[in-house]
Amino acid sequence: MGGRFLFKECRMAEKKKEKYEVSQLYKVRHSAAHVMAQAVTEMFEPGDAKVAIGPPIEDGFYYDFELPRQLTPDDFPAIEKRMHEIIKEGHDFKKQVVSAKEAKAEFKDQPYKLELVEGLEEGDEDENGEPLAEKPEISFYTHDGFTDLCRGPHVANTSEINPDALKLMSVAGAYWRGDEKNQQLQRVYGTAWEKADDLEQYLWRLEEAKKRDHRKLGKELGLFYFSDDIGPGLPLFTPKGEMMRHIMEEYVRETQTRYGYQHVWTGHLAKEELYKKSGHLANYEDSMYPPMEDDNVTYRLKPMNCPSHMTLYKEMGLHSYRELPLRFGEFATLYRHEKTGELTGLTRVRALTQDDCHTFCTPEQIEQEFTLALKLIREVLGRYHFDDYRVDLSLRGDDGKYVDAPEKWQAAEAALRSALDKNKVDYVEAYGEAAFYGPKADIIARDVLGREWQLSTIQIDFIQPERLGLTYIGEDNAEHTPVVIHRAVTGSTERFMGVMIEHFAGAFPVWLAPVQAVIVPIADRHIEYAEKVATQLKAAGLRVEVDTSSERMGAKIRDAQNQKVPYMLVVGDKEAESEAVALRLRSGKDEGAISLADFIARAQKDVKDGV
RNA sequence: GCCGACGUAGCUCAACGGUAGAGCAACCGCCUUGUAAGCGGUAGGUUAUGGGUUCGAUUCCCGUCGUCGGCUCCA
Repeated sequence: MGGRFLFKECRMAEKKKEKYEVSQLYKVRHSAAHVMAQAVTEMFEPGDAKVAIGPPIEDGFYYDFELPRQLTPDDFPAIEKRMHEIIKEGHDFKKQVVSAKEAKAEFKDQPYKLELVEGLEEGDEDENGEPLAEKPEISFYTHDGFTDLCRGPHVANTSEINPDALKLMSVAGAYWRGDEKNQQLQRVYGTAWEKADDLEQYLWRLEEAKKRDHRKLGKELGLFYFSDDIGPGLPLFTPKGEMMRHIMEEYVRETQTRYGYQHVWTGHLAKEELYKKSGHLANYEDSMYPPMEDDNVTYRLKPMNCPSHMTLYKEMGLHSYRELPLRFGEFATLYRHEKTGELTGLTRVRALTQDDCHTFCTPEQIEQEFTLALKLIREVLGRYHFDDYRVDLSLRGDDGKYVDAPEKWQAAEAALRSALDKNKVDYVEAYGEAAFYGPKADIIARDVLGREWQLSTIQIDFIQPERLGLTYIGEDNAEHTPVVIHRAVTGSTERFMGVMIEHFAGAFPVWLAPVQAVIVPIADRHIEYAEKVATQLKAAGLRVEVDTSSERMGAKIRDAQNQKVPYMLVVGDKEAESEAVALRLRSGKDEGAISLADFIARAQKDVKDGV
């Protein structure tokens, strides 16, 4: 299952990206961004609109502006109209290589462009502020009366942009160079395609994604709610929602146990001092809940498990190398004070239940433990019908958040690379994505709509064990510091449930469906038999409901169908006589009458097979 | 946290300066039904919240809370 496509898919993703950057569509979108910048600039007095950057992105493009007034979607029709005119006039895109001096003269009233020119002059970053290996040339692209500092490439003529495959999508705030300390600009997003059909298809895809939105489906399927009385980012789970949580956690727990992990429990509060020692407080104080004072001791709601698990390791006494590896797992609800604007449905909450494990091992055991974790991740993701995923090797960048211990970082990175290579895993390096205490291998899965979700993670930590004073006695009878491998499979129950809802559009595999079968009595006189069937199915371990409402059968089927229940079991006179049920699937397929025993066997097989 | 949009019954939406209306859901009847909505009735809202403007505010203005789209962040 699972890992089969790992290598192939990973290479494909990289190739796809390279191909996109030399494609006509890329040029069209890049050029559309320039045309849009011209149209927007013309809405204001000359010099009033400051332009920043406007690159192509997946599915479209954007351009960032600083403008005298806020744009709203009401401005889009006028901007689009002007863009259509510019396109139809058929202006050539002319490239011109210039000196830094010329560039500065051209953009003397454009502060953002001046800053970019300076970056180019220094030779260490491109026009988007991205670091560059060699000194770039400085070039302009001009079409009609609009000149932009740009590396290109562009289409030869604005007429190559299809006005019928172009649409402005939204306007949003964005910080200059992505830094929240900088000026906030207005970012206008647009989408552009080669053909009008492609645009239509893209918009359809957005509609589909909206239909699958877990916030909408969660309500419709009655899985969870948010309440103003409880607070933002704090979900409430219904009996059905909790059933799913339970199934998901039980499944991972069972799998972990099978792989040799042990489960521990470390509560919800800990002394603030602990997070000072581990280094979390310094890095994450803003997103931790405020301190609680009690008799001069300060406590915090637990924002992560690692310090607790490491403390437990310590309290359990002296450890011999013979005990290692020691693998501690916990389904712990953590509390993080995420900024209000960062909360989104179940995918970003303030109370999250992580399936977090910490493996304490010797440096020699890193590879074997990584392999074990990867194998487990492959099995679990496969069970959830994820077989298209890639791996990011998240390494430290050069900002200050990373613990300054170069030799430890090198050791951790080398160990992680070696483990990845030994498992023949292809990966993409992501600089500046590491945790503050170590590098990570992040597993990023694609769902059926092609969207990527970072789910699992394996992290090598040479830092925290030392900070918290962990030791083991080695073969040499001397004290050593163990390595800790941090590992999560599904990440958090809440987020993973959100992803599952969207991945399956609410039609969960039988094993995961909170209600697996609804029994539909045709008339009231069949209720008694329906209840009898329900009792037997429950005894066989199935989750079933009987629809005893006074509705017509058609309405009951419709309800069950809308709830995406895997099996609908219609029972009438015929079935009652013969100990049978008439099976209907949520695909709409009518399987006809089968014996109760056969249905139970079928359902149990479907559960086992994970369909 | 920042920029913008939005907030009307459980849900989806309407009315837009003259104190709110529909469908679905709920509830109550009737019907007893064979694979995606049977019929009739009842009930349900200080129009998120606090101020302001006005003879009068759901409607206009401001604050707060929340949601959404982005940005930032994500141990």
